Amino acid sequence: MQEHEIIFEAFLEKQGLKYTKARKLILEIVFKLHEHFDVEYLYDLIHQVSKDVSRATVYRTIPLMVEAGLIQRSVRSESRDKYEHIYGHPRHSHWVCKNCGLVIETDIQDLMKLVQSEAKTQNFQIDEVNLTVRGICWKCRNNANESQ
Amino acid sequence: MQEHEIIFEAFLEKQGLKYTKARKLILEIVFKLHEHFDVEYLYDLIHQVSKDVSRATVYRTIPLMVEAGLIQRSVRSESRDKYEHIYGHPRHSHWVCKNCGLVIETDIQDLMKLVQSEAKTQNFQIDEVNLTVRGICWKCRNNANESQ
DNA sequence: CTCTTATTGAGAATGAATCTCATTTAACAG
DNA sequence: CTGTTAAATGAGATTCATTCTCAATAAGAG
Repeated sequence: MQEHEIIFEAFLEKQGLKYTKARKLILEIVFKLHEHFDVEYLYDLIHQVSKDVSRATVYRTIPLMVEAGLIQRSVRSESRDKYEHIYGHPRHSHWVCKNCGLVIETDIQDLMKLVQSEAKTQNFQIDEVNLTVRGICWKCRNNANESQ
Repeated sequence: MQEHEIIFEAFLEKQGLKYTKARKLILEIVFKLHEHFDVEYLYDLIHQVSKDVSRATVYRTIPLMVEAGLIQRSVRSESRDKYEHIYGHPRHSHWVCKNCGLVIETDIQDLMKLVQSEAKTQNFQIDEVNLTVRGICWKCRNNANESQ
């Protein structure tokens, strides 16, 4: 059994909840993904494998995975919430292009030092750090220049 | 005329748009606020002053103020988008306590240096920077300890 | 004033996310 | 294996922030 499964099952047990077939399948598909995903995209993938999992169950399972520390709500693109793995993934920033929707990720080791020192001053217990920069990516900037 | 008005009017003119009564009032109320606000809250305030501005116009004016560099979309609380001034306000981070909902803001001059250098490397044009840290504030940590 | 174009209010439409409820399933004791 | 209890589920209704439509109005140029 993979590590994320162990964590999820332990989490569910602790909450008096059950590790059902639907939850198992959702978790599995989520951890096969390596990009950010929204619920609709996830639901489509799940549906390709099994018609027996409803959209409602997918929506219901996501907050459980969040609470278990496996994924987090990430950038919000268009109008949909997006999610991403946090278990086993180093913290990173998101650079979102307003024009083409591209999301670039970069390491935030340096930033984390600043944040941790501030947290110490404030006596704040950090659970999540989210750095998002919005703007225009180099591709779209080039295209804009060319078309002038 | 206040500086934010000059900026907004210039922005509108440049776009071939008009600085109407409704837009003037919305801008005025927004710049009287010193907290984060969502559209519903803003609309309520505006409605107290004038019944002649519709919700639709408030929704339509917000992206204009964002484009003009006057406000930005900030943290998202519950299901609503929140906004905050950026013109005349130094960039800052948000420290959100998951327990009591407290939002602390801190300066991010040091962070901005990192972000700007990364942007240069990437040739990315920055429009918005948002650093949000979620966790437990010192007060709630103390309370938790006491009650054990 | 006249013309053109942007703006507006009201309410309909959209669409992501949540909720309801009747049915099914898991877990476990006997 | 059987019965019991509580959790889980699917389908579709509902909610609610946001966007859109469209007919009426207002701004601004000439």
